[in-house]
Amino acid sequence: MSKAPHVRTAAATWESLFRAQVAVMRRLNEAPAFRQVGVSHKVSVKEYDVLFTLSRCPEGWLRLHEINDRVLLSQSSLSRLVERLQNRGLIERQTAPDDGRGILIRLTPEGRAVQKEIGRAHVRDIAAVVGPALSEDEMADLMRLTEKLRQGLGHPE
Amino acid sequence: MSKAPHVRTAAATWESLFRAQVAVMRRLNEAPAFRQVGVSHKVSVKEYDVLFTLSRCPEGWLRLHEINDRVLLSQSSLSRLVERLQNRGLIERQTAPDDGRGILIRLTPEGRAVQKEIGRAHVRDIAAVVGPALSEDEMADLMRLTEKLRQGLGHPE
DNA sequence: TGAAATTAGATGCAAATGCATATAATTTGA
DNA sequence: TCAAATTATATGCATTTGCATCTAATTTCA
Repeated sequence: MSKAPHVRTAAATWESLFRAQVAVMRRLNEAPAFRQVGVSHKVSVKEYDVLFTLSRCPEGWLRLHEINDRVLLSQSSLSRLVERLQNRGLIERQTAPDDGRGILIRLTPEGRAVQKEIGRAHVRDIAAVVGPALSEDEMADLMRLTEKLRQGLGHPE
Repeated sequence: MSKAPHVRTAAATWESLFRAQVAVMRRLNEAPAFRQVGVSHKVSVKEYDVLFTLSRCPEGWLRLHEINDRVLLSQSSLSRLVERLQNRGLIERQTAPDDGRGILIRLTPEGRAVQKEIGRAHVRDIAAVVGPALSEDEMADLMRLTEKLRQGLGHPE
C-alpha cells in the first residue's frame, strides 16, 4: 500500500517534465536559431544536437553509438543524419583504429563554425524562453534534479 | 553585466532537462507498454499521447488544435495521425457545431479501453524508470518546477 | 456590411524516420 | 583456437513527418 502513491507521483512527475519539454521545444523550434534568422546555415534541432555533442569533445572524435546515447533517434536514423552532415561538409569520419567495425566522427572547421554560430543564437533563444519562467535558484534546483534523474534511471520490466 | 550568467544558467538548465527527457523517453520507448508486451494493441508514444490527452477530457470532445498544443507534432502530422487513429476505430470525429472549419475528436469506447490498458502498463514503466532516481520529495519539487516552467515561458525574438 | 485578413484543417510531395535485416569486425567460451 | 554469439554500422523499404499550399469558414474593421 505504500508503493501506489509513489507510482502515481512518478507518473505525474514525468508527465509534467514531458509537457514542459514539449512546450519549450516547440518555442525553440520556432525561434531565430532554427528559423535561420540571423544565421547563415539551416540546421534542424536534431542536426544541431549532434553538432553540439561533437563540439563538447573538442580534442577528438566520437563513436557513432556514443552520439546515439545522447540523441533521441534510432541507430539507422542517426547513421543517415551523420551521412547528411558529412555531405554538407560539417563533419568528417574515420574508421576507428582500434575497432574495424566502428567509425569516428568529428566536426570539420566549418562544422565547428556553424555550431558556434547557431549555438550563440540558440542560447539566446533558450534564455528568452526559459529565463522568464524561473529564478536563478529555481533553475539551479531544476538542473540538479534533472541531472540526478538522468543519472539514477531504473530499468523497466 | 548581470544578464550573461543568467543566460548561461538558462542554457545549462534546458540542456539538463532535455538530456533527462531523452534518457527517460528512450527507456520508455523500449519498455513493455510500447513494446506491446502484455498489451493487445500496438500504439506509438505519439499516438498514445493523443489518446491520453483525449482521455483527460472524459465528457467531451477536443479540437484538433487543442491537441496540437500538447504534442510535439506539426499540424499536418497530427492531422494524419488522427486520421490513422480514426481508421483504427480508436477515435471519432465530428465537425465543430459552432465553427464549421473545425473538427472535434473524442475516444471511441474501444479507444478508451486501449488507452486504459496501455496507460496502466505505461505508468508501471514510468515508475520503474523514474522511481529509482528520485525521492518522493524530489519528484514533488521537480513537478512543481517543470509546471512553473511550462506556465511561465517567454517568447523569443 | 462586405472585402481583406485570419484561422482550422487537409493534402501533395519530398525528406526523415524506424524496422528488419545485411555486412563486417570483435569477443566469448567450450 | 575456432565456431557461435555479440557488437557496430549500413541499407532496403514502408511509414511518418514537415513544408508549402489549398480550401473553407470565421473574424475584422473601414
